[in-house]
Amino acid sequence: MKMFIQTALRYSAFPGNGRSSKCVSNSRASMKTRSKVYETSGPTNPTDGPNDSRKRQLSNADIASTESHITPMLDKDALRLFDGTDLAGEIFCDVTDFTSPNLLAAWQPGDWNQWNEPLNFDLSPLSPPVTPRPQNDTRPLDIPPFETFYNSLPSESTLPLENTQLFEELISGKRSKREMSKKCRKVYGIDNKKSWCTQCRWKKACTRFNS
DNA sequence: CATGCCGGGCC
DNA sequence: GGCCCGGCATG
Ligand SMILES: [Zn+2]
Repeated sequence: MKMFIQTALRYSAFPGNGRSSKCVSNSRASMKTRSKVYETSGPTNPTDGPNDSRKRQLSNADIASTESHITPMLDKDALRLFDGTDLAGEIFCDVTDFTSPNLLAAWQPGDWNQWNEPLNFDLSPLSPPVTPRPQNDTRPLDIPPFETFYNSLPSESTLPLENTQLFEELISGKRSKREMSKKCRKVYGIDNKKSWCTQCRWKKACTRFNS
């Protein structure tokens, strides 16, 4: 049974890893997840991606849960759908075998790649992580315990996910990122440079059009 | 080719 | 800090 999984991962890195808009590979992470699992009714040729929009939503109870091990990066556009602490990913997989070598993952819409790592997405609510520290170490932490940060996160994203055009584009895997991203330069034109935002004028990352 | 922007420079 | 630009990545 092939599944298309759209996930919004509430990402929280362990102390020392910091936070980044790009999740660093091999970094350990715990997360609260918000996931929608769809059963696709189309052909099971995974290289086509989940282009079939006829989807039936399944409950998380249908999915086995394990621990987590996170990887790569994210479409910057997709980040707009979530909080700064969220990550989004798309997984197209055979849920009967989460370690299958046939498993594909798309970290950019439509960009399907072979997944070689063991996939351990926890699709069920996680218990709060514990600040990692040596056993029998009774010295006080020099940082707030990780649980504090984790518990401060809402369990649901505050931003809408479904029924947005971007979400549908991400799900259908038909989205040209380049097209939709308009920054100051392209919007105002090269001769109206004075109306660009400052960062664009300095050839830095645009701050007016965040995406 | 155009766009976006990082790194690194200068003041 | 403000400001500028070479050069690279990407489409
Ligand atoms: Zn700008």
